[in-house]
Amino acid sequence: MAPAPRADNRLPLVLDAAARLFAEKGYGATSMRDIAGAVGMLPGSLYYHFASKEELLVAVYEEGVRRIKAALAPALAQPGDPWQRLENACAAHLAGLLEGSDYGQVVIRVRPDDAPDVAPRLVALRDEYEHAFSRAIHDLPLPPRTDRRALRLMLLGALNWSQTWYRPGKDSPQALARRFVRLLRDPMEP
Amino acid sequence: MAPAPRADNRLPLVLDAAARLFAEKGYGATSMRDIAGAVGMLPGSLYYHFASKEELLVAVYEEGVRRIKAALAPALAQPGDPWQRLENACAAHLAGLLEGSDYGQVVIRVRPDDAPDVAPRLVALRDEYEHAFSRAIHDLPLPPRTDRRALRLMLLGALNWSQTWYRPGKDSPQALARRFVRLLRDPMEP
DNA sequence: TCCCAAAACAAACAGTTGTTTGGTAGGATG
DNA sequence: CATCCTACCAAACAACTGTTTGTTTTGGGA
Repeated sequence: MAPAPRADNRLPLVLDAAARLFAEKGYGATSMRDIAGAVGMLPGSLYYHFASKEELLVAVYEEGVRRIKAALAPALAQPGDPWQRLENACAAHLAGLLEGSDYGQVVIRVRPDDAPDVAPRLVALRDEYEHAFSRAIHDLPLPPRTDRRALRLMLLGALNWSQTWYRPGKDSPQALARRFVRLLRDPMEP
Repeated sequence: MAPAPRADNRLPLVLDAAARLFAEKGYGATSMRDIAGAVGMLPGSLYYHFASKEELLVAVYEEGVRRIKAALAPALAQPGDPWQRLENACAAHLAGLLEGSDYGQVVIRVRPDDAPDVAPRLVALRDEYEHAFSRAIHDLPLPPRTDRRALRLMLLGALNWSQTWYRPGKDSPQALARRFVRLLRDPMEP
């Protein structure tokens, strides 16, 4: 049977702090002392909860994927216009990526090979998430022989890269998603 | 007058090694000892050429931007169909980003805030480069009120993010550029 | 050939890194 | 109330980091 956790368990706080710091400064620039200090613990104490820094990253990654998928689910479930569904999915993705919880930002910001020992698991988590997007694109009414894979890679790349240039307050994720999907959908000939 | 450099100057070798390592492992994961070792020098000797690790990164960045711009120039200069010109520009960008010299990869891979003291200069170098792309997009014959800024951000994001998933041999930069531009240009209604 | 500056060596510095080890306070459980 | 194991503390470890300092080698112009 599973061992009962105690009420004063600060593990969630540790995860939150790690997510915040990883999202802000990146994986490499964040030390175990930074994380421990942020929750008032000593560095060594973290190793009661996680076997290594890389395992801690995996835990944050897992929670991150879980949250983005949860934020995406309602958008993907709604019936009606497939283009509208895609736009909402993009908006949800952007929201979690740009202004949402730190967990989501970590999944996009931190490269799997920053933690070589666990890189395959991180890649798998990313893929698991991107797969959800595939469905939204599969449902689009498109001309025959349209390269749906390229479409997914292009759209997802554009969304993810927005973390580089996005500044809060100037654009909302909603408006951004709208603009991007429009550029794809509307005919470009004048 | 400028002091004459000597023939046995290994500075270019240092830059090449730094570019290679930064592109492969990232800035943070590459130590000065790694770079020095790659050219058979001692760590301290690097400080004859560069005041700091961050300044070394700036030098690589500068060379990277110089090369990408050079690769882009012929594509932008050629007359004829603006869409074709854009496609060629994308192909040139992708080539330098995915299979070209390590310098170009560094510009995309290494985040400016990895080196806080010189971050503004790195951002300026990036902007300087992206500006070249703006012209190619400005020349496109588009419907009125098309959001050209969003188009640039979307396309450039899609291209840059390709560094994440691209595997040599499966797609060529040329083919990729063609596919991306087509997705934008061709009407999506079936 | 002489000489100087360019270019690199040799060795250390102080600080930080992830991690380990042994001990211990205190909620939960009987 | 006695016990047990969770959850942490305290302190250190060895390795590695970017950087500095003083010294030596070496190529090229006079």
